[in-house]
Amino acid sequence: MPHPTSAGRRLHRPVLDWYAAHQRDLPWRLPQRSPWGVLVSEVMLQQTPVARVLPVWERWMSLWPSPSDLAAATPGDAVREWGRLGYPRRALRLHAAAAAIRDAHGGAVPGDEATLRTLPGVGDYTAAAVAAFAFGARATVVDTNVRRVHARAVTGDALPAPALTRAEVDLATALLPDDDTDAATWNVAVMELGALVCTARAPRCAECPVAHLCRWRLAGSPTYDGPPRRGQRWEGTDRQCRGRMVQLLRDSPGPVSGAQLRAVWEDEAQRDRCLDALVADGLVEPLEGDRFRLPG
DNA sequence: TAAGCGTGGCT
DNA sequence: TAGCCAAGCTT
Repeated sequence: MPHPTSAGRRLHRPVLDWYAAHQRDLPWRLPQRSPWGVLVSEVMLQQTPVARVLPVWERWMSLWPSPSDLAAATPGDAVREWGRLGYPRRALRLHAAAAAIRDAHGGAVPGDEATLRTLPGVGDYTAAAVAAFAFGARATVVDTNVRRVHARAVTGDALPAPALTRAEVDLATALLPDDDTDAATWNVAVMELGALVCTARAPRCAECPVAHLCRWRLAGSPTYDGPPRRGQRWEGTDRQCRGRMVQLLRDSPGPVSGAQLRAVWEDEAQRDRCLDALVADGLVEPLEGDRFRLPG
């Protein structure tokens, strides 16, 4: 069997050509977009579909076209504009990142992965993505789409394991084209292929440019046989409780009373625990006289 | 390392 | 229908 890397190199041209023909024209990919716009998009896209991000990104960028603009707003403003994207702590962290960019980086989004990685809410994936997409850097970008494409096309598995492994990162690094410009395009092209064609359920193999090379297909498209994925419960969870309280605050122009806040959840112990946690997280600010608001 | 953290669309 | 899933990060 050939080394995975040499097999992988045969994927380059078909995937790059497919991307040239089928890429979506997303606003954070336009030539005139700023590194800040890319960073905002990457944070918003963490666990959130493109369609839901689009309108929020547009408004966010019109309100706060630079990191310093966001840093000048309150954290509560950021949480309110975040709307229903979910995981509102991301809005808080993006606000904190903007302040760090203003205070420690002269107001300009840093271009190297290591510095990006120090920003709140920026992990390995987001640091690599911003370096690659905003600055054209040679970076190993591994998100859930990339993992799935590699798992199928190269490794021959239906789906990647629940958690990212070192082997996957090493494979992704080995698969990067030698040419820097091709490498930059490759990163976004593999992600796009995973998002549009090599999807988690019902992959569109008939439209795939590398179906003839895909080890998973060549093995007869076996079903996933890895460790079970832990499904997230929702009904009755702290997350649902927290979501209701933040939604009430978000939809209220000013502070709300403790009575209003408590009315969104029956279970008293759970409600109190969640409210305490929201305050500890900085998503809710307690005021005098049993009143609460988004952080000011 | 695994669990916690929102929200809504899709099958 | 009820899971499953979506450009992850933090602790």
